[in-house]
Amino acid sequence: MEEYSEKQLSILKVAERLFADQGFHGTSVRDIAQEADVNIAMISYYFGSKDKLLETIFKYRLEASRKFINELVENDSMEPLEKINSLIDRFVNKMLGEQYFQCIMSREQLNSQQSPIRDLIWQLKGEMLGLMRPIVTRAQEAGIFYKDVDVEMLMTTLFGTIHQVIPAQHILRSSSGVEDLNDDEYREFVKNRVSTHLKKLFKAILKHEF
Amino acid sequence: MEEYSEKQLSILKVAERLFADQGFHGTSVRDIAQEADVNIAMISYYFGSKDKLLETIFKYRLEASRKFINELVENDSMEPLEKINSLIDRFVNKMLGEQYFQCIMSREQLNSQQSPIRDLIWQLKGEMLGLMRPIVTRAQEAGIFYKDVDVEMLMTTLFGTIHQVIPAQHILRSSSGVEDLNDDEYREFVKNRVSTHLKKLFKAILKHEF
DNA sequence: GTTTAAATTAAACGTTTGTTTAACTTTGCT
DNA sequence: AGCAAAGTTAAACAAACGTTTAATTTAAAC
Repeated sequence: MEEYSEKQLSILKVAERLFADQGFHGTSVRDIAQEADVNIAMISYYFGSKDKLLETIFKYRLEASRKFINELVENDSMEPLEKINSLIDRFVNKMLGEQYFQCIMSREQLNSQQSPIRDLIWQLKGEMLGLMRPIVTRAQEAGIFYKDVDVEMLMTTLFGTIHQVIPAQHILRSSSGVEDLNDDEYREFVKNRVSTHLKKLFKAILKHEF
Repeated sequence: MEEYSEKQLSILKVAERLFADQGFHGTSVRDIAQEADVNIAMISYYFGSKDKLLETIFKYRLEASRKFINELVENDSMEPLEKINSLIDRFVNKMLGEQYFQCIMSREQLNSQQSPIRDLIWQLKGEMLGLMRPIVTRAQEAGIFYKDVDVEMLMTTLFGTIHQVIPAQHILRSSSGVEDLNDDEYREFVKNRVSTHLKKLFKAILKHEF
């Protein structure tokens, strides 16, 4: 909620990129300071410590994610499948739009020892599940969706697929005949590809008659 | 291909667990030496360096994975969907049976700078794709599978879902009404749940008429 | 039993780590 | 102008890092 100066934002941005690319422990505060073009001491001065810096990044991003969730107002005139499609579109756009942070999340959620950050991650995932579950459940009760579907697993597939696509992009690029796109164009291409795939997947599993 | 002594295997096992739980840079050689109950110098003595130790783990595991792949002989009497189901079963079993290593893979594949390890990972994924693609393609040509399916993305979903399940297990456990299972039983439960989910998903997308 | 190589150890090596200090500069306010 | 707070800096800090050394023990071969 607090506001950050340009210098602080520069540190946060650089730190996010480096943490994503090299991991938290693989990145030194000197690396961050150098790339952000600030004195090393400024990091402790502004954020307290390296750990607190990571925490700040998380609070910053997760607050935005939570706001993003609450904006997903249910439009009751929509068909259940339209709602799901809209949800997928928004998730894909959001997550592929903050790939550095999603990399950090991928890493942090693997840590075995519990930490405030780990708790925040799973709390958010729980909230996102709480967003999708009622849509599915109600459509199931109305006989619109197939009943025998594991919604938790479906959510796991949603997150897992997107998280898997992020590191796979560089590889997929050379094997898709799209080398001539620039970076932004390619990002849009990937977003669309993932989104299309997931929508087909969800439609198939939710409406398929076994 | 080489054989390792008991002591070496103990180091490898401990290192794999710690790298998975805390990350490569988050684990010190002293941590490893202490938990494996060996002198610190033995790690350099046996493996050369900490980096080489990780490389050894990767070569060890990836060799096994490659052997695993080659054992997936195609039984031509099987229906395409049976083949896919068998593939899913084996992937899930394999990957959830070496969760520590899969955690390390999840982490390492995020590293931006290319390394021999990163290359090995994507090479293996390519081989696994090469395993599934012909099955799908041939079934599509025979009119058995739905044509408009992105096989690369389907593979991404397979890996992504499993990789996402691994860190989610501890959370899922408390919210599934299965707290009374012991660790081994719960692992089997998870394997079955993921496997069932993925098989339904693949069947739906491959056989669904849009 | 002697010799040679492998295994094992505690200690030390030089870096790099995250953080703090103390001096200095800038800024904003009266 | 003068003062206090905030911003900024280079230098220093102790701790932890991965690795190596040199000495010692164990094992194997003859």
